Amino acid sequence: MEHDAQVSDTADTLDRAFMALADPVRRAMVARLSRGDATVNELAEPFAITKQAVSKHIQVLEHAGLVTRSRDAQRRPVHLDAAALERLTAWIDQYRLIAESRFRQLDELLGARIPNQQKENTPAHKKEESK
Amino acid sequence: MEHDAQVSDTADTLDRAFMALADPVRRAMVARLSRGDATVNELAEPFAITKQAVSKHIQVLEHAGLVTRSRDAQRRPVHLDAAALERLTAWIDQYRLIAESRFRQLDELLGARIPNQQKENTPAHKKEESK
DNA sequence: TCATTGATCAACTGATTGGTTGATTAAGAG
DNA sequence: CTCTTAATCAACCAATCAGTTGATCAATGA
Repeated sequence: MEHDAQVSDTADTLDRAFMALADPVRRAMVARLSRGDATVNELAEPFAITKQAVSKHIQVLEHAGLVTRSRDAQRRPVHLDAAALERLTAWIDQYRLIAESRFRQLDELLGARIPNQQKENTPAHKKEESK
Repeated sequence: MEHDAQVSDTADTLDRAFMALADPVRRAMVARLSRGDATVNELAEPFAITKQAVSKHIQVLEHAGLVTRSRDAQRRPVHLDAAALERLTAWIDQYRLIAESRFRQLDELLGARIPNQQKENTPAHKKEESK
């Protein structure tokens, strides 16, 4: 009876993807998978956790759309989806570039002088006191 | 008495940053902050949650190094740190490019022919059967 | 068929998180 | 000093998550 779904429709995808990368074990798996497909057991080796836990981590990555899986006899090789990673960087860069361009504008406005400004109280940003 | 810290030293930073972006509310805040600094109250407006919850979200972003805060009378404007965002894309791109280059190599190896390969059992990746 | 290997399912526990309400600090304005 | 505004602190609750153990499924080989 809480949290109405007004945030977005595609939010879930980003949610799961960023959440998946928020774990050092899963990031290490991504790093390893970037070098080539691997099985659950291969991915489990570097860690001191059970195979079940590794399987769960991989499921998280899979549910986030970051990896896919195929079948090779008993093995289920995990494959990294580079396109999914690109979607993440695209989201981040979108806002990073906006922020940087704003900073650049401010820079020009100050005449390319950058003193030791530590306490900028919204210099190039008109502050509205609506209330 | 669990999980030895063998994962990495800078893991914490990435942990917190990705975790911070794994929440739609915090992502919306990042999007808003890319347009300019804002206060807690301004950031709280679009959401149906209390100011305290918003304050916590901002603390998460701050602890992740994604935003900084200054002081302007009673207000504490939040400022987006574009460099922190860039560090995230740098991490992702690092492994994305490795995976893509691997895929490109495989592509050339197949003579630019891409049939309906669905079950690639590690084609350009020597698989060791140790046991 | 039976044993083995790779991987998952199910149930449980401990820790963490997202959210709330209520009280409190900090800075001005009267 | 008192009041208002901005924001945080503290305690608490419900839900989720990371990890475990134990049992089970699926594919292969004897």
